[in-house]
Amino acid sequence: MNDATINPITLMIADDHQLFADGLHSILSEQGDFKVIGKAANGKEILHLLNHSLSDILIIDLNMPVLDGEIASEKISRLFPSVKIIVLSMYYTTNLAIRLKEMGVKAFIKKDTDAQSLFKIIKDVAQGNTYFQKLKPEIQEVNSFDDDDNFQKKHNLTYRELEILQLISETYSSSQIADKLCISIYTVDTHRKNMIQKLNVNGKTGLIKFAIENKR
Amino acid sequence: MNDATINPITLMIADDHQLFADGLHSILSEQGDFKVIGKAANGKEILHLLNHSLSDILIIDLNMPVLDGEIASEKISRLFPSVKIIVLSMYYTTNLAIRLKEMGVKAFIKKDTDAQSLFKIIKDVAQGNTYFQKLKPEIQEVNSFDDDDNFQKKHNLTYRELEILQLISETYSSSQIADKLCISIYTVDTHRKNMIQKLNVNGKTGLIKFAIENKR
DNA sequence: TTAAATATACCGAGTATTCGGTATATACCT
DNA sequence: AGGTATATACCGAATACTCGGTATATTTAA
Repeated sequence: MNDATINPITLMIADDHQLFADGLHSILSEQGDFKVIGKAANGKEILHLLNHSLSDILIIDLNMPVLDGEIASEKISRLFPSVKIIVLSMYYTTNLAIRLKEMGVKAFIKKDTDAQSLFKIIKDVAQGNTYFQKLKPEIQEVNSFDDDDNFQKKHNLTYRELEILQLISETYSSSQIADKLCISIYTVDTHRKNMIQKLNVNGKTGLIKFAIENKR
Repeated sequence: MNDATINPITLMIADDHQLFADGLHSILSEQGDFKVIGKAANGKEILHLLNHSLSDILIIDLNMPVLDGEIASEKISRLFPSVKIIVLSMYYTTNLAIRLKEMGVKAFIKKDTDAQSLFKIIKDVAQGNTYFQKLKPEIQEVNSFDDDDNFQKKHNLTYRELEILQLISETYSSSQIADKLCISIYTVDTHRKNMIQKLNVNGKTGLIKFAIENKR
């Protein structure tokens, strides 16, 4: 199964960062065990590619335009259950890992993982294993805001509030956020209201400005 | 100078995403014109490497731990003026581009740039040129940056549109803007609609982000 | 045990925004 | 004259947001 001369593991790569995708393609191709058979720049495109031919493994980035990696992963897991999905992300949170695992993703790893580890994970996943990085509780709260602990304490925002603020600033509507986080729209609105009051800003515009001005 | 058999362009890569750095190393090494002579995972480490040996080109990511790419670039530009710096980032704003240019960075490009373009940029930079990426393909923009007076022409926004965009970003609602400018709310909405279409952004959030990111 | 923090959920009523379209008037240029 | 750009104005229908409130459940700490 993993003998290079007989049957390499086939892979597809979905990432809007072409340099990354090209680079990944290159280092994987240097390994005799792997064969990259497709690349896509967004969730929609990878769905289209998989409609035409399946790979053993799909390496997919979470942050992509048009159709993001999380939603795409869920669809792919449902539509193409033989394709084992490895999700790459700059961010790693327990909640996210749990979500991905539940939807059928086989591995979730950070983009700062080294190549040798990735090769091993790919082989493990191809053999039916899963890989979800273990995190210590005090470092699980990672998101795009700079120096998260201090940021949070300074402005008294909860983890959930930060998460929702991030999505708001990424132009998600409350109903989209509700769908994405599997909570009620009422809950989203309550978090928004709480943030507006805590931060003493004017509505959504104030929240967006706050998010941008305090983002790394 | 760029003849592979005689004198390849030497490069160093600074990026905390090892997969990315490894991938980039791999695709650059496939080109006979380039030779990667060092990799670092943070700003401090690249400073240390350059203290021992210089490269022609440094490719550096903005987002790095310990010492980030922007600060590191400024130091490197000062300490090692012969090293030509190419900054990679997920984000591209006019303000940031201006800052980087002023500190001596030779090129600033997005991570979703394709490999062939990167190769060309590296060669151009090695020959003494600079490269600052166009913001939107359909908008005519030369490589030099216009000052505030040309902001309007650059993005094809009318004076009135700019005026309204400014007020939106100051958290004024459409009805408040209509009152302030003594026009109908319908007119305000029409201007908003026109801007959203011109700038190809998502709703008010997109407008606000645009306004903030392009504010002097 | 109680209290606090957090997350979740809901309601009503009102305002705000979006987006498909429609249109006219003015100024300027070809 | 016709065409273009800009500013103004309007409509309908739908969705989105706001803000006053209500509430429960869970976890943790005092």
